[in-house]
Amino acid sequence: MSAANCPPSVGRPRCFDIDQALEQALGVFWRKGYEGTSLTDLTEAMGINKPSLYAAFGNKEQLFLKAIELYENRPCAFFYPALTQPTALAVAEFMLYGAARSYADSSLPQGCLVVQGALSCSEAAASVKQALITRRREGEQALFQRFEAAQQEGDLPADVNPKVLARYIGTVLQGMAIQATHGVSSDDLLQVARLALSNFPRPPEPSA
Amino acid sequence: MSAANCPPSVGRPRCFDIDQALEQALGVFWRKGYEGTSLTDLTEAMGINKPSLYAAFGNKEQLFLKAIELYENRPCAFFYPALTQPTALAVAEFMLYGAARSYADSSLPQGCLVVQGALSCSEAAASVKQALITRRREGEQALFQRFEAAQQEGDLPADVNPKVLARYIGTVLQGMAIQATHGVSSDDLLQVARLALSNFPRPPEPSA
DNA sequence: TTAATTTCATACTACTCGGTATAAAATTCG
DNA sequence: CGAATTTTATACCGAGTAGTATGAAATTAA
Repeated sequence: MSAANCPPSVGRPRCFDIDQALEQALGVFWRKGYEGTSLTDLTEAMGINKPSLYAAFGNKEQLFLKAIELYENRPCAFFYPALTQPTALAVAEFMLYGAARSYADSSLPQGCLVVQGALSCSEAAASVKQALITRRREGEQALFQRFEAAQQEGDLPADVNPKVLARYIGTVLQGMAIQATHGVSSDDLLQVARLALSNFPRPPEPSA
Repeated sequence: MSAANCPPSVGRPRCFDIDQALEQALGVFWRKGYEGTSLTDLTEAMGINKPSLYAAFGNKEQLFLKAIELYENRPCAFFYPALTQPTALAVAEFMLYGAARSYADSSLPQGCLVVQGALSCSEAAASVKQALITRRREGEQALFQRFEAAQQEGDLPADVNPKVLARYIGTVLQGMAIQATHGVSSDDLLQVARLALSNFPRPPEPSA
């Protein structure tokens, strides 16, 4: 999408790769959070100077939102794809195991940008904080609907509350993000994920 | 302790209650985090001006650390006391149920100061971030040791890994803190806590 | 070659940040 | 009373913040 913003045929050509610059910005925001990141941090990491940043991305907040989009499509690409797994249990496994790998991937910043990007902040960043809250809640809502559908298919017992189950999975995911910021390894997070899934409701036996 | 700092018998007496001021500072830090809180935020909430703050508390970082101490002794007073519960399950229940009540207490800021006080920040606040990480890990370590003792008492099955179990409980606690910042109620958090505890290992039946 | 257009690098703005110097105000001690 | 001491309020400091004005550089179109 960002590459589809056709460059103007006239005028001095841009000296940097806009997608690559966004990737660098993502890394800085991920490590330091929205307010912890200064424009100097950004321009140094992106290898450009401020007017170029503003021309290409608008301002700091818009750059952050674009970084979030990139984050959800790449490092965090385990969440929404998980919903297409065939069973409720497979969905939950795909999510928690993916989170264990991604949150503690040693080649990336630790944790989850959507969790730690703006958890506490000044009033100046309230809209960014709210945007992240909305994204987290939307993810949980999508998971709830997936579990609801699973229940109607008979893939989850009738006495299970799909809302509570989705909130539980979301809670574990977010907790795992915090754990990753402690330096906990992917293997250790996997053990937590397995334990968290050990009570996942199994589909009722078909009355043969 | 803070009241025990005997005031000097000579000189102009202090015009504000130092404990009450610390309590106000705690509230601001809790809502905005360490870096999201400005000295203006603090002095306004505490009802004092900057030189009084510095004379009484040192600087912003020392004030934050004192606020953390107060936080752990009062709003977050469910964690360490839980360790004295008689069984491993009772310990875990005490913690998760206490967190559900505390993190979403509508008369207090939402979530957990130790989780959200400095999750992501600039290099300038790295020491504060580290202090909170240390506190979270220490809590988990204490829980691990409690579970280890429980296992030796026969209160947990031998095939349980107490380290993983403690990390799991810690993960759920931290996830619940995030959930609380979404506005999730204590009742809803309690349901999550109950689900999280439904697979808690029971002590083996004594071979009668 | 020249005009138009876009990006580049530098320098700048207004503001906020954490922290402090200074001196007046309020108290105790002699 | 007056000297010593501590806290008060105000005004200030240098540094860093997000964001921009400006003019040179680099390109295309005429």
